[in-house]
Amino acid sequence: MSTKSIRKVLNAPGLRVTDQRALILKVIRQGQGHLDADEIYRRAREKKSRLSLSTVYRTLQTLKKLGLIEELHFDEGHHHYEVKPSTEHHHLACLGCGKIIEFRYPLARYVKRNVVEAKDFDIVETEIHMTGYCPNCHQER
Amino acid sequence: MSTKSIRKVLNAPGLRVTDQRALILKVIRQGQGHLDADEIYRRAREKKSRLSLSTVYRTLQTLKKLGLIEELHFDEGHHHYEVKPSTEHHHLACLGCGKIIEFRYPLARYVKRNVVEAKDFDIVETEIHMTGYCPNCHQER
DNA sequence: CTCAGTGCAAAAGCTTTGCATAATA
DNA sequence: TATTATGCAAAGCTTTTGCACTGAG
Repeated sequence: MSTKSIRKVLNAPGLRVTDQRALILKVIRQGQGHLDADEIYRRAREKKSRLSLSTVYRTLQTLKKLGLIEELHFDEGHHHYEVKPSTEHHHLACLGCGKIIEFRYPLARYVKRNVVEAKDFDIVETEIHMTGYCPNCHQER
Repeated sequence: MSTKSIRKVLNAPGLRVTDQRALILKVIRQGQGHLDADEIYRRAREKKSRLSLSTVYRTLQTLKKLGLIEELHFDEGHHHYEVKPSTEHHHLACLGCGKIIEFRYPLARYVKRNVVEAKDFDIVETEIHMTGYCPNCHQER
């Protein structure tokens, strides 16, 4: 992502483009999804020494709300962040009326992290099929 | 789970069956997976007023290690717990050698929690198919 | 010039740990 | 009786917040 497009993306109404935000987003992007807030803070500070950890946290919240990054929850007391991949969306189908709900879920990241044998797996495709009954059809049964 | 079987399960080598542990496990079991540590603590204290929060935390660690409960990580600053469901296991297949890795992942719980439209869905089945290349086959390509 | 964003420090959650006491096997 | 588990209080981490100052638009 070029600086220009970072500026574009951050330039939402009421938002301001600051060095800190552009830098933090760049660090996350280069971090391949393996970074927690503190690591992002440390890496960003190598470029800009007068940066505070609270700015990192506030920026993470902002980027998350903008839908630019994804917050991952592992078995730890803190969170990890990655830029949102564009693919990997799945669906949930109603066995009653056929309605299909599409949803995103970064499953591959979790499986690589949580399944020991999958750690070094090069995952090509992920398909999730869930079925069940939507609230309407559930009532009618 | 009867008190008897709780005793049996907790009766691993080096472990002792205490009122606290049996009570905490019972509370989790009745909680349908919606409980965090603090809620478990509050409910358990209704039965046994002299119970400490640290005992709850230590017991959760113990039960987790024993494989009796599952720790769920939502988009929050704390964890939730549920008794481990026996089903819902999935697989990851290597496109190179056909090796299949089975794994467990409580996806349904996460989807119900994270996908707004799925909140009131009665999920019947969850199938995950992942494909990719295992470390060996990945090298050979 | 105005108001969103920042740095700093302090506070707030959640979870873990040290230690003396209590309870299990 | 020998350890393991508990309660209490204190400490540890991660994350959030208040406030005065800075800087983008």
